[in-house]
Amino acid sequence: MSSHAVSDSWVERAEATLAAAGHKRGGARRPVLDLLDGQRCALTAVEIEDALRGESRRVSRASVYRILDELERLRLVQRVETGQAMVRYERVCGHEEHHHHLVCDECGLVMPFSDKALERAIDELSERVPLTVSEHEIVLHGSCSDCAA
Amino acid sequence: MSSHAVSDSWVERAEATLAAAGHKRGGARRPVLDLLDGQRCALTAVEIEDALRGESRRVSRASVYRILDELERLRLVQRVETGQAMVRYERVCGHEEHHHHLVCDECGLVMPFSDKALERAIDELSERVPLTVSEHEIVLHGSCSDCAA
DNA sequence: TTTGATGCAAAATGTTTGCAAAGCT
DNA sequence: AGCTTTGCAAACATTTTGCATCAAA
Repeated sequence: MSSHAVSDSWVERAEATLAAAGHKRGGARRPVLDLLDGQRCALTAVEIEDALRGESRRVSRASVYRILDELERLRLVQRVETGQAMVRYERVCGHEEHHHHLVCDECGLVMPFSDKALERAIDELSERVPLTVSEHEIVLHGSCSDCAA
Repeated sequence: MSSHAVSDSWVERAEATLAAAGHKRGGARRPVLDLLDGQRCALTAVEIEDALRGESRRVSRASVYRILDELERLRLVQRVETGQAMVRYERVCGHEEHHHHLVCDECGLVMPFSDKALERAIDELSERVPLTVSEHEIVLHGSCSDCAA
């Protein structure tokens, strides 16, 4: 609530964390960070590459993977496994924006959702489990309104 | 065959479902079913192939994948995505044995867990969501007791 | 100037597919 | 006989890596 104007931004936090981890800034990372920051849901590496080809500077797919890998290690992004061919990635942010995913197994649509009761159950559970829990992932599979019709 | 003695077994149910779906029995499927039935947690295709190489009849990896694919389509097995390289598969069974997974991101250990409150939250949630939910998957990531030490 | 970041192409990995032989019914 | 299932090997798709080059500190 205080004057966190700067660190409130995920991109700024990411830049700071990367710097603290001893990374120089390369020309590919910023566009990836900006793109991820503007997304409401998870993207695949190829989607990231394609999005950047038009928008800003072009970034090679290898770099996309390397950047995502490093961001994941630093817990700035999180993998989302939807049962589709490609893994998805999205930024990790505070409780407010924390969400999980609905996946339509017919058309591949991925939608975010969030639920307080579910989070509460997960949080309580996480304490009683033989694992020091750092993250959790919940995916609901089924048919979306269009496909079920 | 009015008794439940037969259909109580997952293998029997699987065989019946496969037959009803018009499948003939090939020599590879039964060993896979038996193996899956005896597992308490999810296996990868390669683990299945390796396990059968010793135990009973050898089954080619292609067949393992094809069988798993068909079983998944018939909702007899479920994929488990643990963020590791390979997808895991496990049989789908009744509420009693329904469980989810703890994954140690350091050593790769995968453990099952179950939680009533969590299931309740998921069930309620599933009704209110813009998706006809057929399955759900929950994975907690972290460090196991050994690795956290 | 030293070290990390990037792009390209090649490699590695997990999974799927084409095809001929074998097996069910 | 007519169909599915199987194994093998080749094909595929995604992800990772080697290396030369470029850029940041």
